[in-house]
Amino acid sequence: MLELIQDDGGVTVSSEQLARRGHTTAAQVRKDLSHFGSFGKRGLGYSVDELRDRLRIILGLDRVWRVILVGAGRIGSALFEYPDFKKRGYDCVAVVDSDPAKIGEKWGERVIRPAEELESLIKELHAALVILAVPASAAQLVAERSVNAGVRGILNFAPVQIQVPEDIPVENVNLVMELEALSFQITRALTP
Amino acid sequence: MLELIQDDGGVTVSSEQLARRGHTTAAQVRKDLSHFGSFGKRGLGYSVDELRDRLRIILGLDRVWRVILVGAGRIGSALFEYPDFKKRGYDCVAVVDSDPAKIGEKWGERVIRPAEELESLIKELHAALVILAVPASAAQLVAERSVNAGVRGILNFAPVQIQVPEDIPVENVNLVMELEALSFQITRALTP
DNA sequence: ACTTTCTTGTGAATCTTTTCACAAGCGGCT
DNA sequence: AGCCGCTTGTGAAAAGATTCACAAGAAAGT
Ligand SMILES: NC(=O)c1ccc[n+]([C@@H]2O[C@H](COP(=O)([O-])OP(=O)(O)OC[C@H]3O[C@@H](n4cnc5c(N)ncnc54)[C@H](O)[C@@H]3O)[C@@H](O)[C@H]2O)c1
Ligand SMILES: NC(=O)c1ccc[n+]([C@@H]2O[C@H](COP(=O)([O-])OP(=O)(O)OC[C@H]3O[C@@H](n4cnc5c(N)ncnc54)[C@H](O)[C@@H]3O)[C@@H](O)[C@H]2O)c1
Repeated sequence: MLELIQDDGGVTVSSEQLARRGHTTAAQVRKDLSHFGSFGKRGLGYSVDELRDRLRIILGLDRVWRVILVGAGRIGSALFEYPDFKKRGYDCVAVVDSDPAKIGEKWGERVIRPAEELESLIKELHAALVILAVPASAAQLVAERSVNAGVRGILNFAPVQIQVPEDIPVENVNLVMELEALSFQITRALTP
Repeated sequence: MLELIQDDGGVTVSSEQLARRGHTTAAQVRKDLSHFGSFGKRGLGYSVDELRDRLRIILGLDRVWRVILVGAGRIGSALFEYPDFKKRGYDCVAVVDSDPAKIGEKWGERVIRPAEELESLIKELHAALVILAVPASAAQLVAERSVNAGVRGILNFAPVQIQVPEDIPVENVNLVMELEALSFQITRALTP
C-alpha cells in the first residue's frame, strides 16, 4: 500500500488514510505500528518513505530470500512465472519434481531437478524457504525432508495440514477453503 | 478432515482427535461447534458422517456454486484445470478475458469469452461467485462490474484491496504476502 | 443394577484484541 | 509569539476469543 502511495506521489499518510485503504480503523493502524516503535509525526502523519523502509526491516524484507519450488505442475508453473516474487525479494533458486518426464526440462534459466536432490539443493543453495506445490499425498514427506535439510519456513499449497516442528512457520494456501468461506458468508446472510 | 477420516474408515471422532489433526485444542473444537448446535454424543464423540453432513449444510456446500473465472492467464489456467474445485461443488461455468488473442480459445468444454460479456454471462448463467485472476490495475473495475451484475462473492488474486459494498464478501489470496509472513516470523525469531 | 471410563456441552475465568478518548506535539498562519 | 487545526501514541475501557473445569450423559464390563 505504501508503495502504491509512493507511486501516486504521496509523501505523508495518516493512519486514517491507511485504514480506509486497508479496510480497518485508524486506531488499529496506530496500535499495530506502536508495537514496533513510533514512526509518525503528530499533526502530520507518517512519512511514506520512512514507514515503508521501517516496515521492510521489521518484516525481514531487506534481504533476498532463496526459495525452492517443489512440484513443477500447474500451480508450480504459474508461480514460477509470477514476476512479483522476484520483484519482492523472493528468488526461486531451484525447481524440483519427481516426474522423470519433467526432470531436465528447461524453465527460463532453471532446469527441473530430480526430487532426490531436494536436500542437497537446500543445503548447497542455502534456501530458506520451500514452496510445496505437490499432491497432498506427498506434502508431509516433502515437508519433513525439507525441514531436516535446514529449511526455515514453508508455503504449502497442498490441502493438508502438515506437521512440522513448531519453530518452523508454515503458511497454508487452500483455495477450496477460500471459496467455502465465501459460500458460508453468503449462506449465513440468507439464513440469519 | 472429516472426509479423510471417512476414507480411513473412521466412524466416530473425538474433539481431541480433531484438535490434534487441525493444530488446535479440544476445547476450541467443541466451543466452535457449539455455536451451530450440538452434534456429538457424550462418551463417544462425533459421528463422522453426521458431522460432515451438518457442516456441509452450515457452510452452504449442499448445492453447486456457479463460478466465473475472469482472466485466462497463468494463474487462471492453473485454477481452471484444478480438479478439486469441481469435486467440491464449484462449477466454472465461464472463462472471460480481454485479450483478443485469447478470446475464442478452447479450454476443455469452455470457450474463452470476451470481457465485455461479463455482465451478461453472470446474469444468464446465474453465477454467484467470480474469481479475479486479472492484473491488479483491472481488479477494481472488474469487481464493480461483477457486483453490479449480481455476483454474491469474490475470490481476488490481484494484490490490491478491492472496495465493494460490505454485504459482498471478498476473500483475498496474496501470495507475496504469504511469503512475507514467513519472512517476518523467521526474522522475528532471530531478533526477539 | 452398578461401577468405570470416556467425552460432550457449557458457564465462568482468563487472556487477547479492539476501540475509545485525550494529552502531547507538530506545522502553518496571523 | 501565540493560536488553531490536525494527528500521533497510548493508557483505560470494552468487546471478543480461548481455556478451564466439571456436571451430565453414554456405553461397556461386571
Ligand atoms: N492447480 C491449482 O490451481 C491448485 C490450486 C490450489 C492448490 N493446489 C494444490 O497444489 C498441489 C499441486 O497441484 P497441481 O494442480 O499443480 O498438480 P500437478 O499434478 O499439476 O502438479 C504436481 C507436481 O508435483 C510433482 N510431484 C509429485 N510428487 C512429488 C514429490 N514427492 N516431489 C517432487 N515433486 C512431486 C508431480 O510430478 C507434478 O509435476 C496439489 O496439492 C493441489 O491440491 C493446486
Ligand atoms: N501467476 C501467479 O502465480 C500469481 C500468483 C498470485 C497472484 N497473481 C495475481 O493474479 C493476477 C493474474 O496473474 P497472472 O500471472 O495470471 O497474469 P497474466 O498476465 O498471465 O494473466 C492475466 C490475464 O488477465 C487478462 N485481463 C487483463 N485485463 C482484463 C480485464 N479487464 N478483463 C478480463 N481479463 C483481463 C489478460 O489478458 C491476461 O490473460 C495478477 O493480479 C497477479 O498479481 C498471480
